Amino acid sequence: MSAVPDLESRVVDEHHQALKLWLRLLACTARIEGVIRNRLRGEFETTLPRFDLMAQLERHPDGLAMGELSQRLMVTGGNVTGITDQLEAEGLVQRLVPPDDRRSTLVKLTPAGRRQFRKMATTHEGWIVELLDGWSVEEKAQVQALLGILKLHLAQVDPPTAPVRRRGKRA
Amino acid sequence: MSAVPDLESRVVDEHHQALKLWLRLLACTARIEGVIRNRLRGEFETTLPRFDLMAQLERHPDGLAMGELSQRLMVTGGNVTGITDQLEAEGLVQRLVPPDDRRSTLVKLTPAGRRQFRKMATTHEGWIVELLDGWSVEEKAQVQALLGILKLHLAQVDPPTAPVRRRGKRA
DNA sequence: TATTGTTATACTCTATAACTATA
DNA sequence: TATAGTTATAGAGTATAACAATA
Repeated sequence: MSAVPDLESRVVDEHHQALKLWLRLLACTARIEGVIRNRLRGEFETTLPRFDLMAQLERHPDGLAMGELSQRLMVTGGNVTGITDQLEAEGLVQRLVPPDDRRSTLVKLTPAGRRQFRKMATTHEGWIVELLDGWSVEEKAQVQALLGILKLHLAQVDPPTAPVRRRGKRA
Repeated sequence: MSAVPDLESRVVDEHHQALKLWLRLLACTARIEGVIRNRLRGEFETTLPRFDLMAQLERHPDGLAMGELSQRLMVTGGNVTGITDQLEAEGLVQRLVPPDDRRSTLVKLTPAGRRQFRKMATTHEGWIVELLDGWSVEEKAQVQALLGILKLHLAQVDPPTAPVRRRGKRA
């Protein structure tokens, strides 16, 4: 047997390894995400995008502009408007117009929103601890490091971009 | 300082570790999934659920019943009907009624569907290899093993279930 | 003219529940 | 009465593009 078939079969095996790894990675992540979505819905009547938006605001107590939220959440402006509308109607966030640029809108958590988010965040963290408890502290650190490597690679392969805002009136 | 504050801060740190790990895991997976979705759409005008359904059929050349597809894909029957309708209209799958139970419907790939799926699967596998190329063969094996541990844990925590089919006429 | 945010629309994916046909 | 699949409906989440107000 020449080296060529070995080389080829090694390549095939490595492809197979990558695919199997991806399927397992996706399955584990999707399971955890599903549990989180269900529990957020069942216990707080909220959704992951709403939670994520509030999490951004909690990290920026002075408020964020709609456009900044759009970029950080990696979704288009229309979506941010919709989610913000819901949260505002429930009194969890407020919109403010900065005097220096009246085109803009700052979104902030209300005191009630902050209280609500902190309650949810604590519970949420408990869920994550529970769901990742299959890993020891050392294993968690290993995975964190390995994912760090992957993250760097992914940034090169196909840089993450929020959906692009087309402007102007051209077709 | 007593041992209690140390214990508490260790617990807090470990919670923080789990949360950071989850955020990174989610970010990496979501990025890869997003790339795959975009490319499936751009190059094959298809979607992940459609791809997944065809993948199931490719593994079961004799066909699968709608209910089996529903279980394997972890979605409700109505969804499977909808996706199958699309694929059937495009000539990629066919429905067959088994003579022994005419309530049932077997879904199979057509020859054209099989050709199309194989083309997509090869390209798809290449994308996965590319996206996971940040990891060496050894690192991939490590992650695979670590995810295996997590998978076992998750099965205990909150067993995965396909959406339950409610039957009968009770409210 | 450019930018910010909003609105209107459409599409995919999902679940629920009533319904039809068969068993 | 139970089961398999379909249909109808609803709702989340997303993107696109036209639009108004402001710069």
